[in-house]
Amino acid sequence: MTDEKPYHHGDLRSALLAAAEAELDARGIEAFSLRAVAKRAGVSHAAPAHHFSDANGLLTALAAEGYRRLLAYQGRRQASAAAEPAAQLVASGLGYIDFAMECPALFRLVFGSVRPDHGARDLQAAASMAYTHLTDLVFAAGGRTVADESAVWALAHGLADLLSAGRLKGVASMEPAMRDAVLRDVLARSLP
Amino acid sequence: MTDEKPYHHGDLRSALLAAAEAELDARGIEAFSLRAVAKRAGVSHAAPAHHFSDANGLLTALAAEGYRRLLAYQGRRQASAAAEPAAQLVASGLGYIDFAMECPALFRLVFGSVRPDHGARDLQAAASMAYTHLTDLVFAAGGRTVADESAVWALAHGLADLLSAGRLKGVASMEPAMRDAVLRDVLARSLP
DNA sequence: CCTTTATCTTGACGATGTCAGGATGGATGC
DNA sequence: GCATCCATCCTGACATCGTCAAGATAAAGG
Repeated sequence: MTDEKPYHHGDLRSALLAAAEAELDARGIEAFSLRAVAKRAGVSHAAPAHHFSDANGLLTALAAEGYRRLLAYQGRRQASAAAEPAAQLVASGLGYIDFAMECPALFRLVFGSVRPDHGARDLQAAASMAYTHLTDLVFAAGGRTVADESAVWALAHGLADLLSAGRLKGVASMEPAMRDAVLRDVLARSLP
Repeated sequence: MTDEKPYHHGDLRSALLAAAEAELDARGIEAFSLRAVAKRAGVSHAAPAHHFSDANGLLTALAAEGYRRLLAYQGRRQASAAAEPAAQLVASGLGYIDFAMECPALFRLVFGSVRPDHGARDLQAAASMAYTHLTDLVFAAGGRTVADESAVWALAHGLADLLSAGRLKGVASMEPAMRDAVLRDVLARSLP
């Protein structure tokens, strides 16, 4: 009510990132429109160019945020799990799945889109933090081979991807407690 | 040289499907352009409308072809594998991965895009054939629970998705024989 | 042979991403 | 206090996109 529309937004960069995520949630990555993001943030269609090189530049920054949020979801599950390495590994897998289910748009942006520049510095940094987190957990749980690492990641990722796409109706239709139990059972199979 | 450009194409529908797949291979689903497909097939930009309702209609038909090709890749691996159910299950997983590696554009269209109408009759039929093939194999190998089925699918799907996206460099950089051995080892973990 | 119908083309519309050029106003130097 | 600079934002334009309408072409069928 005080400031209707100041010429300078103040923190347009953050507002654009939030608007872009809302836009992704509403219309999906394949219908993503930079002009719609700008409209959502209340600025003109060319304003984003002053904060991001490209539409893909905006998506790159958002994908980095996606990796950080993935780690947050994993940490949340691990915090309420037993300290044994195997339990931590399973918990991080549940966090991976939580992220995919609760932020499906970000999940698909990070793992299913080539629009973010996956070679960009900040995105690569965020990605390697997530990757290091995985390899550390695998090592702590006794995994030593490429097969171990691949199995752990692929199983969690496959469950997350199929669930967020609605292709595992048998699991998705369960009540939360039962669903977690099944997922724990499955995730525990990744290490021999 | 004989027929330069007859007004009627003859089999434009098939030509458009082939051109669309080539376009997907070249530019990816996120840069897919119906006009580029038409140009590739040598027809005007509005010609596809007479054979497919939409751009998404074309992608729907192509996705159905994707499911059929997935089954073909699985069958190829199973044909050259032992008859025991467990070996057949692992072989079909390798075929799943073959499909993702050799037809990454189709793989992402089928499993990572919402542009195909996944409720369309022919696409749903093709999808359920692939799904039935999976459940039959799991049952034959002794799997009885939702967890068994989910584990088998998720592990194969996760490997396929991560490999086709270039995120499992440790596995992707191996020579074929070694790579298959590792993948067999991993896939065998899906059943308890 | 004439009509019908399927097939393809041309032209148009609104929407999109990006670029060029102009407007605004906070920040800096004096 | 004031003038200047420059980051920030807007307007307008362009090529390209998907889709629709209307006309052109040729194959099919009476």
